[in-house]
Amino acid sequence: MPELPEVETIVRDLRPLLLGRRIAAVRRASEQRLRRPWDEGWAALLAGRRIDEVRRRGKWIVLALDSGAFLVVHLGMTGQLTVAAADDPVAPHTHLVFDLDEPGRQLRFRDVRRFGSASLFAGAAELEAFFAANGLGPEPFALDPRAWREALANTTRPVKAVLMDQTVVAGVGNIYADESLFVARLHPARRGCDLSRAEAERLRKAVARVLSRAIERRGSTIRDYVGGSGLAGGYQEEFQVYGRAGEPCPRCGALIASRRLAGRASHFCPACQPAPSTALAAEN
DNA sequence: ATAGGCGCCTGCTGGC
DNA sequence: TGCCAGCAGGCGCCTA
Repeated sequence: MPELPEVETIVRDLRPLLLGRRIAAVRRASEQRLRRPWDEGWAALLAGRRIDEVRRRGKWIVLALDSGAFLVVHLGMTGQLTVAAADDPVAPHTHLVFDLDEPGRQLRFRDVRRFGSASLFAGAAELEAFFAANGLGPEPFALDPRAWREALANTTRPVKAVLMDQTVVAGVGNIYADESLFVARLHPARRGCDLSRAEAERLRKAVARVLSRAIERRGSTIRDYVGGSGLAGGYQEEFQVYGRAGEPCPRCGALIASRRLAGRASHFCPACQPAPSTALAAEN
């Protein structure tokens, strides 16, 4: 579900609620398997530990503990990580409950579809090794223009697939890929290697702009996304193409199209974002 | 080696 | 009204 702006919002919401707090106890609230299995031994390693840092890397949420270990959460499609009052009813599909030392407060991990995970890493080296093994790429705001251009130049994949490839740039998913391609006026099916230098740069800037604005609006709430304190996002009100098939393009009035590409629905303006063959003609 | 497709899950929507 | 296919903010594994 959540992409970078949603994860960033959750981290910003959770930070003041969790920093300096201790985890009193951890318990599983379901026996169901997550994408990465929860190790029963981790509860003992977490009990009594203080949360010293709450941060994000790509779509991963990282809690640094005073033991030097890291609790790392991925929300998959439907994950939620929220602080709640202990007497709030525990919603169905809640998998982990972390009691905080602040009386009556809990951190809860809920995930309907269970594509998400929560894992403990013993130290910084283990955490970095895990990210490296996943090939986690640079943050979009720190994306080197030349590295980005080369990543595109070296592949025949559709530019949309490159944008969503977490090893090239971390944090972009389906919504923000579509919105960024619209801002950059690039058709999602354009081959990476067919993009000009100017187009690659336009896209790099568009991604940063779209993500920044989405963070300002606390991300996008389509279905079940909520921030760390349960508040919804507002960027869905600013979608230009995502989920707007058949509606007029906000730039030129042509009807927004929707097509399956690299296994995902892609939304774009057929006029502002010329298809690969016509894009070639337009370049000449 | 690369790129596309499928499976993992549950729940909701829209069309019949 | 009811049912069922299709689809959903992600990602890892398999195969061609």
